[in-house]
Amino acid sequence: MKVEKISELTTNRLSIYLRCLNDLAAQGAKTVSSDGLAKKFHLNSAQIRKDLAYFGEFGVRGVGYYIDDLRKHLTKILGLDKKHCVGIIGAGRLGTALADYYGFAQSNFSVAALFDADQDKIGQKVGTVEIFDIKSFAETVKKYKIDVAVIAVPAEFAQDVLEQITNSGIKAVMNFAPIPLRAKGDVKIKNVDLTISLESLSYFLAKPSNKNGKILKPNAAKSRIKQ
Amino acid sequence: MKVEKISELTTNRLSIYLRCLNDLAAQGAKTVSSDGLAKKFHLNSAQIRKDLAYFGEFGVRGVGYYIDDLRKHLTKILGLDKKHCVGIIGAGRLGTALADYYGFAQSNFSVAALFDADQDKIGQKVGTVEIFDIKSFAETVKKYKIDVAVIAVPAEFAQDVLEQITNSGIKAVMNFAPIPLRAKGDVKIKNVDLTISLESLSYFLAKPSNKNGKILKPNAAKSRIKQ
DNA sequence: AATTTATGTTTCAAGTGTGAAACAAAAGGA
DNA sequence: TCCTTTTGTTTCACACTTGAAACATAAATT
Repeated sequence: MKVEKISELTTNRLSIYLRCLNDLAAQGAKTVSSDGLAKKFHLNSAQIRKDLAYFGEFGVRGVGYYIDDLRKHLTKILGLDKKHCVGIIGAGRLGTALADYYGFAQSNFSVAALFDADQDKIGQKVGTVEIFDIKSFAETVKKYKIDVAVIAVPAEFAQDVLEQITNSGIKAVMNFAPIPLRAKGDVKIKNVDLTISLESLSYFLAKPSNKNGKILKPNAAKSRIKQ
Repeated sequence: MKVEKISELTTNRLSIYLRCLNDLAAQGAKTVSSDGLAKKFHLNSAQIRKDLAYFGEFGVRGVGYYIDDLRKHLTKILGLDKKHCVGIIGAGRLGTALADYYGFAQSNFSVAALFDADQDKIGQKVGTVEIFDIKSFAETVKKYKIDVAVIAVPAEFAQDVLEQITNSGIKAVMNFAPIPLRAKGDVKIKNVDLTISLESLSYFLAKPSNKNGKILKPNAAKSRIKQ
């Protein structure tokens, strides 16, 4: 078992392994080998063993892994056995959609509050979640023991909002604003930039090497200036 | 100007550059140097120049970049000057939320149709977008000239849905199902796995090295089995 | 007891992305 | 005309991730 610092790519794969195991468990399987797992879900068996080895020895030589056992370990490693309270800043379309996004509940997160600056929205409810004045952010965070913040405001406000979040002592932030925010100190920020993803698809559809689509225009690559 | 294949990380940065330029343009700036851009938005000037150089010579030595000019070039490179039609498969919470997500409209995408298998939902409308029977997928795609698909169904159906999508000739797919789908042939898939992002935050909050939080339990790392 | 199976672990090569450094070339200003 | 600025371009070193290979070790089976 190693003690080096663990890459985020590794923990991301742990999430995937856990889902695969849930799948197998639902099908009634009791054990699985790294090879079996790899073949079934298009993974790499050596990598599975390596990833798991960062955290302990969970397998049994000659047998493989006891699925229920490994699920419990991964659940604990990923912290999915502990509840967290989420505050969503920005009660616009995205924010309100996220407020009753079932993915939060599926994981160990529950949405405790929405925040907005718009006086018309404050006091209203989205599902069971109340919209609070952003001015009362720090108090409300304390009151509801919010430890995860979701940024769902326009890009121009994101940096300010992040500052408020970090000032309130929250250490985990998910940012949906289309601007990459950098973590300061021991705060973890996950940027989920849908705009970049969309524009990445747009680029793919438009790029000259995309011969099969009818989108291709000759000389689209020659965007060179001659002045 | 190079002709090598271009990394997705590069085009992702182009998206970011474009937003920064839009920012500057809104502030009335006319030109900007790679250094100025880098300092203002915490980027790397050498990388900016390198990224842009893949696509042409857009700058003016001794001056920098003419902002409007570069915006036009980036818009064209990213294909943001061409409209695309989006079909969303899965009219659940996420699917319907995405149906009127303003981010689509902000980019060059417009949502043309939702699809679902639930007979109760078919025929209803979400905003201006109608929900169609998934059985009529191929026809509807043709009818509305849909060229981008969004998968917003539970994980267990995602692979089947992807097959239908590729069979219909669509080349660009955004997958929100919590299972990484692999692209076949010349189909581009962007996986947006919110579950992984959430569990990544969960891991961060739970991990033993996170000394400041009160979540820490001694020996949490020693999940080693002795049997 | 011997064999088989599959983990745990190390090592290595290959590929990729990043960022610094250096420099020629072009444009504008003094 | 000379100098300054800044791009365009190459080169290099560094870091990181992946995936293959090899092998000792442990458990189960025959």
